[in-house]
Order: sequence, then structure tokens, then C-alpha cells
Amino acid sequence: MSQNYKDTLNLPRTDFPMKANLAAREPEMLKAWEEAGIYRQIQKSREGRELFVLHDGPPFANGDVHMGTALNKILKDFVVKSQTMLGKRAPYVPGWDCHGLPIEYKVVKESRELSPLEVRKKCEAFARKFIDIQRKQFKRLGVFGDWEHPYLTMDPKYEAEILRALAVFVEKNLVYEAQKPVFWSTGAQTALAEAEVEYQERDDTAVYVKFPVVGGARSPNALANTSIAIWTTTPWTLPANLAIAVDAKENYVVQEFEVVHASDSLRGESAGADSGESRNRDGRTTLVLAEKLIPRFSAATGLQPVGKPLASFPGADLEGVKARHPFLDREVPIFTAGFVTMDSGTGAVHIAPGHGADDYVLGRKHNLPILSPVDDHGRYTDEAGLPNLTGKYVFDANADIVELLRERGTLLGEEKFHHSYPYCWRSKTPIIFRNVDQFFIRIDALRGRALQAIHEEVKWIPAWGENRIAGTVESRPDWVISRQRSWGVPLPVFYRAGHLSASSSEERNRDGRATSEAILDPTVIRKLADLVAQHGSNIWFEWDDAALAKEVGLPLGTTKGTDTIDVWIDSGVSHKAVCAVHPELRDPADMYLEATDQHRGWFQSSLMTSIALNNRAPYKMCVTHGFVVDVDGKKISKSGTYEKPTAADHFVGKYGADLLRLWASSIDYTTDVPFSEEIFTRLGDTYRRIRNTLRILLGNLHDLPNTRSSRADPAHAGEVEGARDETLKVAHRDAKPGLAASGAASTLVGTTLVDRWILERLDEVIATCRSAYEKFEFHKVYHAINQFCAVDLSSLYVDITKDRMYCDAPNSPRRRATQMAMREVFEALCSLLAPVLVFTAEEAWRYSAVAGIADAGQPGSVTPVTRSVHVQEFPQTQGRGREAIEQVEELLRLRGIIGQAIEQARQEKVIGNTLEARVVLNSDSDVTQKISKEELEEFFILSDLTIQQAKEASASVTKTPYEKCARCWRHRPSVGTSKAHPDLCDRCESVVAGADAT
RNA sequence: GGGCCUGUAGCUCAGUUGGUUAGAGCAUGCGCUUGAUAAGCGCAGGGUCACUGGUUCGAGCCCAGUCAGGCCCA
Repeated sequence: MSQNYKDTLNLPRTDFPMKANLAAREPEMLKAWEEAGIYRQIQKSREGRELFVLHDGPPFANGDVHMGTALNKILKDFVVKSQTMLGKRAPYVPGWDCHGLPIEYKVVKESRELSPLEVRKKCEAFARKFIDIQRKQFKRLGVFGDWEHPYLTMDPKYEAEILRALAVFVEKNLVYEAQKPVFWSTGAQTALAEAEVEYQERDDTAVYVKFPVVGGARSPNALANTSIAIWTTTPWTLPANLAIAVDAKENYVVQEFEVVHASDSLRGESAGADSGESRNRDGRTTLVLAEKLIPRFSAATGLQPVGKPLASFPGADLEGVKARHPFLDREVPIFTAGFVTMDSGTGAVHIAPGHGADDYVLGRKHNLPILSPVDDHGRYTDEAGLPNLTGKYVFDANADIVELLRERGTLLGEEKFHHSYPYCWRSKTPIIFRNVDQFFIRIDALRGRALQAIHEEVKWIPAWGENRIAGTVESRPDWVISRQRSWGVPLPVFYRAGHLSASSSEERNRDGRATSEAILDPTVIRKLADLVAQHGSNIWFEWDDAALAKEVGLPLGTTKGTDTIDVWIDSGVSHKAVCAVHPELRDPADMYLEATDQHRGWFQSSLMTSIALNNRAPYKMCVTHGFVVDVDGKKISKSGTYEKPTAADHFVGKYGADLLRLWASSIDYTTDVPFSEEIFTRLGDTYRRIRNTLRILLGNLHDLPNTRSSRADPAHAGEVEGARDETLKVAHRDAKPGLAASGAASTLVGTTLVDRWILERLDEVIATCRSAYEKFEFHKVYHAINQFCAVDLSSLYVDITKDRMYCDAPNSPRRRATQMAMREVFEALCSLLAPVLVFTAEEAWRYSAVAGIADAGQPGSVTPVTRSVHVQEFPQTQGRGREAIEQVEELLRLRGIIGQAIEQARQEKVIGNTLEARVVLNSDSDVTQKISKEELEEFFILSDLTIQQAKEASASVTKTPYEKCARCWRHRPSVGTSKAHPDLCDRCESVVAGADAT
């Protein structure tokens, strides 16, 4: 009999599925959005609003979207969607970085022997393919934007802007030409990037060489008649030697050595006759070298120390000392440098600024010429100062150099040295470091203003970003903007007739600088830019020199260069090529948002170009996020012994995009971002909690008449039974449009403490979330909403109001009041969640809109998208205060005391179900006097409560003597008093009787 | 090796200008419910705040160092 009563309850009803099935459902939603053009609709809805420009840093069009890229795009989408829902117009124009070595490398690897033009065409196809792949994957993540009109750095119009920017740099005298050593393949006669270098094992002749000390300002007396001993595995670089480097802190000694036994390696010593001052009469020699390396030196050369060191001092004391080149008429200075190591050699490093990266930097620091007397094929030029060897391949010349050292008596020893050495991946020839003409941007001209902008004009999130970028800007050397590559925007340099080659040594002066043949002319560059805008940059490769020269107004015989522009210029001018010219955007942008590596990358390159062009930063704010790391805090690629999937697609397919987004919202992105399968499993629980909360709210709202719109959904019109509900008529009449309507909910007849409380709490959650969104602290949104759903709603509000929701008459005032509150909560939750759970929020929103629960948007429009949750604005707080919150906090304290007493009673088997308990509460709070006993019983979810005021709070539990109501399951004194329904309490009896009557 | 940053329960995060017994959600264990049911509710256990030293009446918080990790340089 009792089971019949189930039909008289108002149980929750909704079609909103409990199981999300995101992987299957999300694509359907995407399709609907796409068909409706949701991005355009959103932009339209914000016409005339305050503008917020998040400018997209272009990812490289190469490979699949991995977790790091996904995190970046999702965070950007959080910003764009939340700014939109805060009421602003926040357009999002995504972009791709298209040029650059990684693509060119892959293309060339696949098919060799291609002309530059063929390489470029294949590169473009490659880039376009991955743009399509990534675009699909980004869209799948629920990221809204102008995906059909992204900016591409290889678009002719974009390329033209790069060139125009360069014209300005040239005009402002920021560009100069100089030389810099690069990896050079003598086999392919081309510069190589680090990625194109492969290492092979190789035997070389390593030599110990002495540089006789000739004095110097701070030279200690002890250095008279001594020589600095150096060691090198590349004797062929000695003609380019211009200095020696030592470590400042390591200890160096002046030590006498003697020959202990004759050996091949010492032929140089025995033959040496005129080596001069460092040689003692008795065949001994006095050398300066690092103390630590003496044993190794002795073992390699057979020279044994004689007695104690004559002097001992830190390397810093050698700074400024001069030594004579072992075979050229040249004095070379000694410097201290950080890169000197003590694992091999003598602690004194031979420096050839034209043949090594460290050497080059040190040489620049001390204004040494950058000498590199080697041609494209790796043959000595006459600049080497060794006429006999001019034209000889340097690796073949090693033996000649050793012989020369021996002749001059400066060879201390030689040894076979086995090491790994860089080789050209294509020609398989050993690589050399060699000078090539390069173009630079003068950073010193921009540095001061850049630092000022960093410190005074840009907001950095997190704040330490300011320190970080300032540090890199302070120490950054001049910017090398030329690349010896094919896949890039051509560097618009022409050469006057007669110029041989961009890298030919013959054209250089003695100090290693190129004779200035290059034409860098702003007018010419701008003409070229116009041509490129029209035809694309391939014309540089397709048109011959004469045609190009004619078009840009240069005389016949002018030739074009072959370099391309550094891709960091490409992306670095996006503020000019995109923000400044796109009708929906603005330069400066409000925000750039990238991973922390971009402090040195895009943030800096963009800042420099913007200072150069506009004398200001291109952004008002830079936000950075950390890298995705494994659960043990290690970089994903480094952890574990097996390959773990890192492609975003894998996780989207397994868990759904909303889960990825929930993950992105749950973490504090300012530091390393932890990521693991376990984290995803936990997030699934959180997700289900949020989803079920939305679902129970929807279920409880199924019979709430639509008071928002005069246009009832015809499909559900018959269900709007509450139209005759007096309470709601009051509510409706007082209601103002939009969310203000719900302000009436808390003053409705029938409103109880819990309703006031949940709405006050909602106010707090709205305030927290709005503030967190405004400050881009998304994980605070996550935690606030999670807490609200799990604690306030699920375990309290929904649980407490179940009795009235299920058992009261459908239109009882307190039930309707609760529904009004629930509707407000539901709408607010959907909106606040929408930037994160883009699919789920929309899905719930649709179910509610169909049921006439949520705000249906503009009346008269039937397009579902115009009702999309993503067009909504975040709810505003209603200024409800904290009165109910404070009361509930008191009650929750008492609830804990009751809970413990009940738990004990349950363990003692006094009761099973909580509703069987008779509770006597000794309350120390005055709240229990202000709130009616009936409300308190409901709040504590009890059948039988007695309150007594006391000094100390306590509770006692016995089994209630009352009978259980067959309908509401509470044990009430009124059960049995009705003749018609003796198994019901009075409340349920009247509800059932009332229903029978209609 | 240098610059910047991070380290609080198994997981994700709170923890205000130093001030009671370091909080929350999830997870775990034990119960209850079966009218949110591939759900819901209650209770409980779980932390040397990475480590060491210092300043202080008092340190998760301030200082120094160590260890581990990240990004960028070298």
C-alpha cells in the first residue's frame, strides 16, 4: 500500500543525462555551434562594448597539439570567454607561425636536392597541412575564435608587413652588417642549424702549444721567460687565434719542466732552436698552466715538472698579459672566461673568434676582430697569413700546422684524440665554425626604452615575470636577423654589381669585416613589400636578378641576397601585421598569454620590434603559464621508462574536452602544471559532482512555471500548471527583467532560512568567481564552484530541501520559493561554469531553456544559439549580506554535535536511519530561538527534535516513539490521526487529500 | 655554472601585515540510504608545512644554506 504514495511525490524529472558521454556528445555540440556561427553571434552581441584584445601567440605549424599547446589555448579561451561574459567585446583571432627551420628540415630530409623554391613550396604545403590539423584539434577543445580567418605569417600580406617593419628598422639605423661564426658545412657549402648537425666519433691530432709571454700591464715578474701552454684538437684554427682564455678562479702555476725521455711527441722540442725566451739553456722549459692539469699534461707530453712551482696565482692575475702567437707575427691577449673547464687541456684555451661560439662572444666582448680565413669549401684563404697553405682544405692542413709548430719550437706535444665531432647531416663532412656575413639589430638602441616599458608600463602576471624579462633584455646581445635558410621571408638585401658572394672572404678587410656591398634601402624594401603583398614572397626566388632589380628600381647588374629573415621577426611583428590592421583588434593588445619560455621568445621579440616601430610595448599585460610536468614534478618527456601519450587528442578522446578544460581550470598555471592519469581520474569525480548538481537542480525545476517569458514553449505549455499559482503571480509581477527577477525569490512567501542562506552563498560565489575571472585566477573559480556544488548545494541545500521538494504540494509556497532559489542558482552556475565547461554548461542550459527554466534570451528569436549560455553575461551579486550565512554557520556547528550523537546511537544500534532518531538538542546559540522548530527539524533533517537552551551545546539521541509516515518517511506525532490515511502525517495527508480533490 | 621560479595530507588547492590545535574538496576506511540510484548522506583516519640552521616571546609565512624539480641562458 505504502508504495502507492510514491506516485504522489514530486520527484525530480529531467532528461539531462547523468552520464556525460562527452567524447560522443561534444562533437554534436560543436557541429551545432558551427552551423549557427556562434563566434560571430557572440561578437555581434557585444557590438559597442568595451574592447578586450587577447592577441594569440602563433604556435608553430608543426605536429599535433600536445598537452602544453592545449593548456595554452584553453587558458586563452578562458580569458576570452570570461571577458565576454563580463560584458566586454573580446574577439579572438588565432594565428600560426609558418616559416622556420623545423619544417624546412623535415621537408629537406624527405627529399633532397631540391631548389630553394621547391623547398619553399613543399614547406608551405607542410605548414598548411598542420594548420588544418591543429585548427581541428583546437576547435575540438571548445575554443571559440575566428578559425576561418586566422593570421598566417606566410600570408603575402603578413610577409609584406614584415618587410615594411624591416624598412623602418633600416630607416632608423637599427640594422647593421657584421660577421658571426656559424656551423658551416664545407661539403654542402652552406650554414647549418644546430638541428642539422649530427655527431660522429673521430680521431684528431690534439696538440699542446706554447705561447711565449711577452709582458703586459699587470704581468707578475714571475712570468718573465715563460710561455702559456694551450691545448687544441683543431690545430687548423691556430692561424685565426687572437687570444687565450683562462678561468679567473682556478689556480695557475709557473712551473719548470724537463724532458724525461725522448719520444716522438717531443721532436718539436728537440728540433726547436730559436723558440727563444721561455727555453732555458739546459733544455728545460718554463710554462704557465692550471695546477690541476699538470699530471695530465705531463702524461701527454712526457714533460716532467722540475721542483716546486715558481709561482702560483689565480687565473684572474693573468688577465691582460700578452703572449706571442706560436708562428704568426702577432701578440695575443689573455682574458678570463667562464667557459674554461678543467676536464682537459691546460686550463688555457686558445681563442679564435671566427671559429667558435664561445670564442666569438669573448672576442666581441673585448673588441677583437672576428678572423675566419677560410672559404666556402673549407680552404684557407691568404688571410690566414700562410701563403704555402692558401687553398688547402683545413682538415688536410692540420698536419702542416703541426709541422709548422714543430719547426718553430712551439709544439709541446701531440696526441691522438678520440672524440665526437659535429658532422653535416647531408654531406657527412666534418663541420667547421666559420664566419658569415650576418645582419643584426642594434639592441642597445632599444634596450633602455624596452626596460622602461617593462618596469613602468606593462603588467606582468605573475609579477616575477617582470624580473625575468628584464633580466633577459638587460643581457641580450644584438639580434641576428639573417638566416642562411630557404623557408622564410627573404631578407631584402641586394648587392651592387661585382659583388661575389655574401660569404666570400675575399671581400673582407683585414679586420674581418665585410666591405659594404650590401644595399639595404627602405624605399627598395617598401617597393619589394608591395610586390610581395601582391605576389607572395616566392617572387624573390622565382624572378631573376634583373627582373627584381627593375621592379624595385635598382640598376641592372644588382644581385639579390639569399638569406631569409629570422622567424622571430615574423612573429615579433604580429602586433603590426595583425593587431594594428585587423578591423576588430587593436594595437596595443590588452594581453599576451604564453608559456614562460616566451619571456625570452615572443614577449621579447614583440617588445623590441614594437619599441622600434612605435616606441611603446605592444601589450598592456603579459600572462605566463608553466610547463606541463608529470606527477612527480618532472618534465613529461623525461619521466617514466615508456612513452606516455602527450597528444591532447588522446585525452580528448578518452575523457572529453570539458575534462581537459576542467584540468586547465583546476591548476595554478603560474607554476609548473602537474598532469597525470590519476589527476584526470580525480577530475572525473569532480566533474560528475558538478554535473549531478546541475542535474538535480534541473530535475527539481521541472514543474516550475516559466515566469521569464510570455512566450511559453508550446511543447511544454500543457505542463505549466502553476499558472494559477498565487505565489508566483506575486513573484512575476514584482519581477524586473533578467536576473533582478530572482531578487524576489528570497522575499517570497514561504521563503525559509536555507533559501535565504543559499542565495547569500550564491552571492559570495558570484563575487568570488567574478573577481577570479577578472584577475585570471581560474583555479579559484574551480575551487569555489566545486565547494559550492559539493558542500553547499549537494550535501546541504538539496538534501535539506528534498522533503519539501518531494513531499509538499507542488505549488506550496515554500516549495515554490525553493524552486525560485534553485533556478537562480542553476542559471548562475551555468554562466559561471560556461568558460570552463563549455559543452556541459551549454548542454544543461539547453535542457533548462527547453523547459522554460532559464532565461531564454531575446524573445522572438528561435535560433537556439541566441540563447546560448555563451552569449550570456555573468550574474551580478545582489548585495544580500551575510545574515543567513552567519545563522547557518551556527546551525552547522550544532548539526555537527547532533551528527556525532546520532552516529554513536547508530553504532549502538539504537537507531538505523537518522529519521528514526529523537534528538534533544541543548543549544548554546540564540539562532535556535529565532528559527521555528519546524524549520530546524527540516534543516537538521530530523523527525523529532526538542530544543533546550543551555550554556554548553550537546545532543542526546533516543529512538522516536512516533510512527513513520508512509509517504515522507519522517516519524511524526500526527501519523495515525487521519481516518482516510492513517499511515500519513498531517502534512502528507493534506497534500494527498488536496490532490484527490482536484 | 648563471638568471628567474616552485616545493603545505595519496591528488588539486587555501592559509591575510609572523599569533590558538595548519584548512577545504576529491580519494581511502566504516556506516546509512535505495524517492538524485553507474547516484545521495553521515562519521573517521590521514600533514616533522622538502631539509638544516638563524631572527623572534612566537615561523608554513621572514633570513641564510642544502636537496629536489621547472623554464631560460652558458
